[in-house]
Amino acid sequence: MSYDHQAVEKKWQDFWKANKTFQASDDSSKEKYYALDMFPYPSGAGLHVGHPLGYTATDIIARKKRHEGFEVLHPMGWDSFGLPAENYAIKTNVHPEKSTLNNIQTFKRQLKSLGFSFDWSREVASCLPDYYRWTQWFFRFLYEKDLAYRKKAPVNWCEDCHTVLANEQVVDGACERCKHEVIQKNLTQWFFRVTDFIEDQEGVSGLLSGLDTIDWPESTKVNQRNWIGRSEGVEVNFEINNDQFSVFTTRPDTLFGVTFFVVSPEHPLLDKIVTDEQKTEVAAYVGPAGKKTALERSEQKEKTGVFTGAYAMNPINGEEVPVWVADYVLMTYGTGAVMAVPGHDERDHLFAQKYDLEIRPVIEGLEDIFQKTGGTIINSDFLNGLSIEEGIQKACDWLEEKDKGIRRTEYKLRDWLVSRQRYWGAPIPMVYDDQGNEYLIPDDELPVSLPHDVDFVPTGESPLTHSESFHAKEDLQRIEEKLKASGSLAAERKIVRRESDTMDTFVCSSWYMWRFMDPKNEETFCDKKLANHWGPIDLYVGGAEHTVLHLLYARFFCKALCKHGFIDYDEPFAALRHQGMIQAEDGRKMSKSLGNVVNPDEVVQEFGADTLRCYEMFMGPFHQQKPWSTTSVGGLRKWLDRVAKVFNKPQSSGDFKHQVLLHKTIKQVSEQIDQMKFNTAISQMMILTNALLEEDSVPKEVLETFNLLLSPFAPHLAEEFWSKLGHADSIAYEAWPEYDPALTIDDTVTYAVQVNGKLRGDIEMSKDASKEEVLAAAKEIDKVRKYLAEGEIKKEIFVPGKIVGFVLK
RNA sequence: GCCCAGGUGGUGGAAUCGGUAGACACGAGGGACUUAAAAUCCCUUGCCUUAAACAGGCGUGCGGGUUCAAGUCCCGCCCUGGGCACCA
Repeated sequence: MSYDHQAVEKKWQDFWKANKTFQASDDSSKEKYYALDMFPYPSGAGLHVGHPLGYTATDIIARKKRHEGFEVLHPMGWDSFGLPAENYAIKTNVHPEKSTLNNIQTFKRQLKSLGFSFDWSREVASCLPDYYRWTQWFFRFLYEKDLAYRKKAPVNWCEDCHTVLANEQVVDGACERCKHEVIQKNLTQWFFRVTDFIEDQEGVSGLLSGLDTIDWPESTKVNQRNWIGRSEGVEVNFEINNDQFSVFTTRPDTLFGVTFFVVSPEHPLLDKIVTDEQKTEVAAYVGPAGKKTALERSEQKEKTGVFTGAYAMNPINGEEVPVWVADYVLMTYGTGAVMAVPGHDERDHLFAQKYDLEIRPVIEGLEDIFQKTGGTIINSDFLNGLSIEEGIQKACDWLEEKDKGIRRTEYKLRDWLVSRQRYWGAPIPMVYDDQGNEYLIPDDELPVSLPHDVDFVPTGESPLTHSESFHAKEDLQRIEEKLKASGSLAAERKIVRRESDTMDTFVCSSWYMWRFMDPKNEETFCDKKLANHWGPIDLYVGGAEHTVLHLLYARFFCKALCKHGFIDYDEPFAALRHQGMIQAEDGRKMSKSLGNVVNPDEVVQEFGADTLRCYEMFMGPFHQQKPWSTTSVGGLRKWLDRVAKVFNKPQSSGDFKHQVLLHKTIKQVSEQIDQMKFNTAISQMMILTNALLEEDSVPKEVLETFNLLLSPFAPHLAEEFWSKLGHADSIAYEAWPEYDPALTIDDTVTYAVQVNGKLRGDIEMSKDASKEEVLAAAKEIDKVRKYLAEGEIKKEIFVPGKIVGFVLK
């Protein structure tokens, strides 16, 4: 009875391949629809059951859109640069290219076995030269538009491995490989000017306001806003000796509550203000503080600091307050110095308590002295009696008028550091002359290829530094000549080396959605017409772990392209959804070390791809995390076997008993796919299946309709049934069924009957029955009559189609 | 600490313009078929009282409240998961 899933699935996968069923056409007259999955990193572990969750969802929607007459672009590719391949190479000496291409083959085989309707002719891999050539083009583009620049910045450095580490490789302040302490070291690094796009520009919405125009989960938007961290405030000038020390504050209303002043240990003017008596103590504090990583500093709860001996003059009242140095003040935010208001700031409060500094309240009537609204200002001269909001305005006006401060907006977001001292990434297309000046490599010299003669053992420098072929004399000479010919390099200068750092892999994944629109183009990353035709992406699906970085960077690329006329839209993803994580059966995270990983290959082999797809959609709400259950997978296979039984029944003509159920099912499945409520869509089809199984025969039209509803979920089986129903073509482009609203309503409805809010019976009535008829009938129910006899009816309740109720006195 | 989700049977979950809580599955128990097992089919399955009920009561994290009626709305808590974390 059970169908042969291996034969059926192979047959249709071969058919789709041979017929190019899912190839998207660039010049179709149909309306376009672009459904995109976040392209995976092809790890050595192979596909995880979490991958097909998102891919099945987009596949269902892509397939339904084809049925609805859209031209659908549904591509897949590989985010294939990255650290794991390189670490694997250090350990085993297998070249990253080899292991990565192997992994891609495995991933591709696994994805194909699941029957996704990807247009494989558009496959891209970010580690291949014909892709990263354009990643390098983007670097050039950003540099030319002054959106890429070089400056010194601290990096994570492991003294033991002699290498730079990515943030992910720093675990609890130590190197993940050798557990040695990680320190901060200053290197010259490349940055992208993401902060340029925070606010709106002419014709391009900002990273903040653009969020208001797109259909994304609210929590993701909140995360992005928090990450950008916009604060409006004022920069206030304090005077120390005769130097200006400005601070940024959002609370100028508390200026009269300032009792001390704090500078960061890295503050450039610190040395200048420290008095001779305090020099030793300050030096003893600043030395170790500087070595701490950002992580360590943020994890330390105890506030520490030392007095510098200096005093700062508060501009609002001329008061001299002591200046301290403390590492709770960050050099990377604001000005690296703060005015301390221990009466109303939690950190300043803790610090003042510890070092016995004055705590002076300037707002009364607050439940919690740290709250930011309510209360009335006191002890503050001309601000007395005002609310916090009024006080902020008045203090700002006063400061600006007296030229002692200026209103300013501060952000947490920093520019994006894209340099990586790593091998397995896209080389940065720059060269340097004998004086260290930087030059863009001419476009006709791209791609800058990754060389193979590279030693992976960490030496403390980027692996590419010591590649002879990478720095081949003839190449540098040729580049030098071209640069001189174009006038960008002075005649007396010589090009001596290439940039040896590679780009953060997030750069590669910030623009891949455009390459899918025009994957073979050798003139540009994507033809403008095609970019405007297919974009923006109608539906983007991926894990919630990427809510901040990837999505923010991709938005930045989109805005840069839009500003400079490469595309006509300023948000890349019109709609975004996240899939929930699939946990192991025991409710823990699936991981190799816990030994609880489920391999999709085994599920496909035992139950079939259609079963796996349906199971993952049936598990629960799409966006919610949920545990895997292999026994439940079998339940979905049982359902598909039952569906097969329905399709094997004799076909009838004439009356069909379940017309209403059929139309209800069309309605529900259609609506619920659109809302990504796949679990209830499947329940509804199960209900239909159970009803049809009881019939001796089923009309052919009913089977065809059911088959169409099923096809996005179980495409192999649907193709098989479709051909059994006598069709030669694929079902993929058959019109989606419509329902008749009149046929989704039953002729009779069951009314619940309540007495004093308690259920006392139910009654079957015609759907058109009047209030009076239903109430009269309800009163005739024995049990209801019994309860009604206990008192007098005070109120009668009638909810059409649902409930009648009696309230007794 | 802050922000965002979410707490419903043995399990995954359904139902949120307030209107019969537990759809649909999994698991479990019983039965049919079979030499037997698997598969398949049929029945039962929230908890308590009861021999049983088409008898009554209790039930959506906890405590209050609004209402004829609350998983759903309001107030106050508890717990779990995720994200951010000294951002002045």
